[in-house]
Amino acid sequence: MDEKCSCDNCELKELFVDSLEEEHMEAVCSSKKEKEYSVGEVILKERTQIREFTYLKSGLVKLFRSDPSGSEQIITIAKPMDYVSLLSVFSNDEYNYSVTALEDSVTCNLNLENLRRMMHENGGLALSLLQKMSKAADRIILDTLEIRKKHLRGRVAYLLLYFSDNVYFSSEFDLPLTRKEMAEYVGMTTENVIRTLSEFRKDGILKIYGKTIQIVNQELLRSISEFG
Amino acid sequence: MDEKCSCDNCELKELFVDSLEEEHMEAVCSSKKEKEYSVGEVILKERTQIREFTYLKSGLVKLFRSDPSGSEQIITIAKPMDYVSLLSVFSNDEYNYSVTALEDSVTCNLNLENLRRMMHENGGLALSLLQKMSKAADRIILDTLEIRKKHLRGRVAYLLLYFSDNVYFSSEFDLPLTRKEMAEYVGMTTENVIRTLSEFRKDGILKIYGKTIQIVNQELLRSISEFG
DNA sequence: AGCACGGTATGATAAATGTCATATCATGAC
DNA sequence: GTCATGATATGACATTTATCATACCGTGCT
Repeated sequence: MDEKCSCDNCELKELFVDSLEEEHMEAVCSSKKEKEYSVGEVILKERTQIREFTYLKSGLVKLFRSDPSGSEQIITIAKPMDYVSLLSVFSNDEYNYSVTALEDSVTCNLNLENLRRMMHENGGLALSLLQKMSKAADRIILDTLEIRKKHLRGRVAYLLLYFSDNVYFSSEFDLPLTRKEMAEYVGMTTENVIRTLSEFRKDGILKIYGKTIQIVNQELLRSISEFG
Repeated sequence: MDEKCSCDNCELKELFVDSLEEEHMEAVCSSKKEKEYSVGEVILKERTQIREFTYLKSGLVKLFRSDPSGSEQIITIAKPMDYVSLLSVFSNDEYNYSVTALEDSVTCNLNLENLRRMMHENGGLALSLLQKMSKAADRIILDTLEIRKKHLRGRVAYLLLYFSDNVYFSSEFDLPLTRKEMAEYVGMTTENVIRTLSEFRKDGILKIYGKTIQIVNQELLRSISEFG
């Protein structure tokens, strides 16, 4: 990875621009660390000390919590600029959720103490971050409510449309989640996710080739998502 | 309500102390407006312009969303200092949820533009608010996940213990929610909330006199909350 | 090649939860 | 006081969802 301000091309820069003078921008830039992760790798681990502010530059990740019993609940799927370490960073000592890579991902990490200091000196920066975090938290909460009020078919439809509309921008894509993970996200059993997908296939709504999904009848899928 | 810094006794002051010099404190104080609401009154309405930063001084409120179809989902119950207008305030133009009073309540409202300006000038204040909001959002998200993974009995037990442990600090209290509202909060039907309460009564876990609940077997209720 | 393993798939069945009908009770409006 | 209304309550039943059993398939390992 190149040093000395690859930040120029980073989307996160928007956040700092207008908030930081050039000199500070340099400081952020030189103290940042980029890390690469391949599919399945752990990025953050719950009950672990928070030392850095981590955001996603590229890739796709899942945030989740695990039980003592070993089962997992997926809180949300985050794509770049969805602020990976949004939840506990500024209010907690430890992460209360884990993050792993669903696709090869690159994160950019800033020292938290430095960032905190900068925010302290620079209200504009603090305010921008507050806005971003507030938006991210909002999205998680509203999505969760949305999913909760649907039946199984509606939940699966909602999830497929999320990938199609917000992540891959295509009616055909490779699911980044296993059926089990889809279940952990929308709060149902793996078997029922599989069954529901099969139903959608039989109804001519989807074509399924393993992890590859092609949405054939988008209209119908949307109405299932909305009313199911 | 008395003018000229009743703020001296306000818990929110903690937030501003160490962040604001005396002169600014005066400014906050003089521009604030207190409002009183009785049970059932609407405090904030979804799809309405956000103009103020509202926090709860005393009382108890519910945050919820409504469908076009008229049904409601309760997002969380907030007591003083749980930051009523935490979700959308700094990231949205409109509220995306409503707030009504579950008990007689008093809010304190600050002009949002002023507050924003103050945060801009004063990073410490922005950082404190960020922390509070982050904590509040965290709590909502984790609570929701907690509730989602439980069966009906576990959900009702969890909710009763929430009131007992975090709101009324007593094993006997008056439920501030109707059975219907309890259902809207934990995601089940009204009938099943009622049935579950009746079961708890028959099992000797609770005594129920209308809205008054007395927890008799706390031990058992806790284990139902945890494992059910 | 052969094996082990986790993911996908499907059916049968059980359990959990929702729906509908009905009744009682408390409360406020008149 | 009477009435209407919404909240509480309970039972019978339908539907949804989970559980359990089983099978197949692909992938990585040896």
